[in-house]
Amino acid sequence: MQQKKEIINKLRSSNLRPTKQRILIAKKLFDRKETFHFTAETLNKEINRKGQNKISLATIYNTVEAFKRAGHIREILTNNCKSYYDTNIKSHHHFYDPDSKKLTDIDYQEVIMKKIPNPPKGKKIKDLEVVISLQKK
Amino acid sequence: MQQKKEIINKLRSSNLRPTKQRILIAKKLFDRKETFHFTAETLNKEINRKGQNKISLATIYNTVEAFKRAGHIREILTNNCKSYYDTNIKSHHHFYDPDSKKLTDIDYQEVIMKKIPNPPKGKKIKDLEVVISLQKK
DNA sequence: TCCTAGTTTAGAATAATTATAAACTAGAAA
DNA sequence: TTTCTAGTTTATAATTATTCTAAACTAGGA
Repeated sequence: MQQKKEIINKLRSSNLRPTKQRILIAKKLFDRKETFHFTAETLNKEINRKGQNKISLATIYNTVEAFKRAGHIREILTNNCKSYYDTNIKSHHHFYDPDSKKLTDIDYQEVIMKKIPNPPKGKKIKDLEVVISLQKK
Repeated sequence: MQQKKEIINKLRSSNLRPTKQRILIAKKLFDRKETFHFTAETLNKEINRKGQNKISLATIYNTVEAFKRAGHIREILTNNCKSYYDTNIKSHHHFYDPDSKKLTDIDYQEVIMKKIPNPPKGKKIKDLEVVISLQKK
C-alpha cells in the first residue's frame, strides 16, 4: 500500500505539483500489487464511474502524459489506434492476444536474446521490446 | 519487376477482384526492390500526387485492409496513433527512432532468441516481433 | 492573506479511421 | 455482344482518439 505521503513525494520529485486530481490518479495506478494496463479511456471510466470524484478527460490525458514523461508509466507498442500504458516500468515484454485484445506481461528474464544487431551509427539502444502475438491452438 | 499479370494473379488468388485501383496500388506497393513502410496517409499522397490517377482515400483504406487480410502486407507495432504497414511480410524486426519517427527493417536472422516463454494454455505463438528503440549516443 | 504560476476544465478543434449509401464495373450468363 | 448483379469505388458523414484553448481555479511561497 503506497501511503499518500509516498505518492506526494513521487509527484514532487518529478516536479509535478501534487494536486487532488494527480494524487487520485496516482493512487489508482500505483496502489496495487499487480501491474496495470490501461488506455486514457479505460482509466477515465475507472476513475469517474458511479459519479464519484469527477476528473475531466482532459486532465486524465494531461496526467497520463505527465506520468509518462516522468517515467512512472510506460507506453506499450500496439497496432491499435489507441495508446496503451503500463504501470510496470521495468524493461519487460508482452503477449498480445488479438482475440481478446488483451496484453499480458512477460517477465524480463523470461526472454533472453542470443544475438541482436548493432544500432545505426550515432545511435544507441534505448529499449528493446518483444511482443509475442498469440492465436488459438 | 512484377508484371501486371503477376499482380492480377496475386489479387485473384486472394479473392480480390483485380480492379484498376487495386492494380495501381499493388504496383506502388510491390513493384520495388526494397521493402516499403507506409501509412494510409503517406500511400494516399504518393498515389494521388500531381493530380494523376485519382483514387479516393476510402479506397486506399479499404485496399490496405484487404491486402493486410490477404497477408500481402503486415501491420507494424508502434505507439503512434497511426497504422503503419510493411510490404516485407517475412517475419522480421525493427529499429524505431523516436527522433525521426522512422522505422528500419532488421533482418530476421539478425535477431536470435535464446529463451522465450511458453504461451498460455490453449494458445500458440503466431508471431514474435522485436522493436529496438534508439536514442542519440 | 495575497498573489501568481501551474493546473484543471468544458468544450472546440483536429486527426485517423470507419460507415453509408449511391454510382460504377468486372466478368459470368444469356 | 448485351445484360445483369455482386462486388467495388466514391464523396461525404460519422465516429473515435487525442490535442488545443482560454477561462476559472488552486497550491503554496511571500
